Amino acid sequence: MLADTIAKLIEQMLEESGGALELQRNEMANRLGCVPSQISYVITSRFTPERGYIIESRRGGGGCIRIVKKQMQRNEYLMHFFYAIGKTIGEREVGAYLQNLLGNGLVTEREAKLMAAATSDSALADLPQPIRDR
Amino acid sequence: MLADTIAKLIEQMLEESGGALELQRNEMANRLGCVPSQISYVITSRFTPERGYIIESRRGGGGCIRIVKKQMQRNEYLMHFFYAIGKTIGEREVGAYLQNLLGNGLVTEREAKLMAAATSDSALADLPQPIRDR
DNA sequence: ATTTTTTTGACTTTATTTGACTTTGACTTT
DNA sequence: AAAGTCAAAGTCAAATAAAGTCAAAAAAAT
Repeated sequence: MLADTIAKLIEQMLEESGGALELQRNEMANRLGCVPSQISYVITSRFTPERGYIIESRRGGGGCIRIVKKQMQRNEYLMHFFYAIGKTIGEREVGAYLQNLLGNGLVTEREAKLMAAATSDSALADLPQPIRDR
Repeated sequence: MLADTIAKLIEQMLEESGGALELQRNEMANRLGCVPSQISYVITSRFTPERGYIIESRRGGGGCIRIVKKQMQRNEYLMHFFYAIGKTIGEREVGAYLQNLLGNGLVTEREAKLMAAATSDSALADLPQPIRDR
């Protein structure tokens, strides 16, 4: 059944992207050789809010559909983060983690910027590199 | 998508110029290889008053478009803060400043907590006291 | 046999891109 | 000073590129 194939594909893509992804309906329909509204159907029938998904979209040129899987409980998710980060982290890594948090709707853009600023090398310019990372 | 590229460019320029900038429509269109009205489109669709931007322009020879992101009161206020804080600050003082920012509606409670956590002695427990304060 | 789910396609709405044409302002010439 | 010239920016509508909606037909499940 087509719908299931598409659903599995999307799930897999979500997995790979860590829970948040953007896709183009027409492009995807084309790749799978189905009509575009089939993609819409799968999304509205399977990736519903009740099952923990958030859908946003934009029409017009360059439009796309955004699917976000609301992650585990915050605490669990954050635990995962703390574990992954360890005692030391560089500016570039921070950026990646913040993108992830932002993409998953756990922080607002303003909050992400705040944290990026707080941990930036330039904010900590007074201190030598290894201490900044700590 | 062209419109987004241009919007990002303008945002970046605004950032660099501290919130106010003048650009030449034709010159910019030329640099980006697009028609001039594309610039107009981006400005009217993205840099609207509702989103806090002020647009002015002058036609004719040497004309230009002026984009201002309004937030002057805020910026002045923050400038004041930066001066007051200096190079070093202790945990108790941080708390006082945050109360102040929160009281003036410049940050949300969540954001204040975030900053308090980030600057707390316990978050920086790895580092010796004088470095924490820096 | 009936009900539910899936598939399809026609039509709608929204966003972007482009270009032709209009208006405005600074500068130059009469 | 008035008129003319040219270099901007403004306006608007057509063309194009997406995604959304909805209902009929087909398939699957009960």
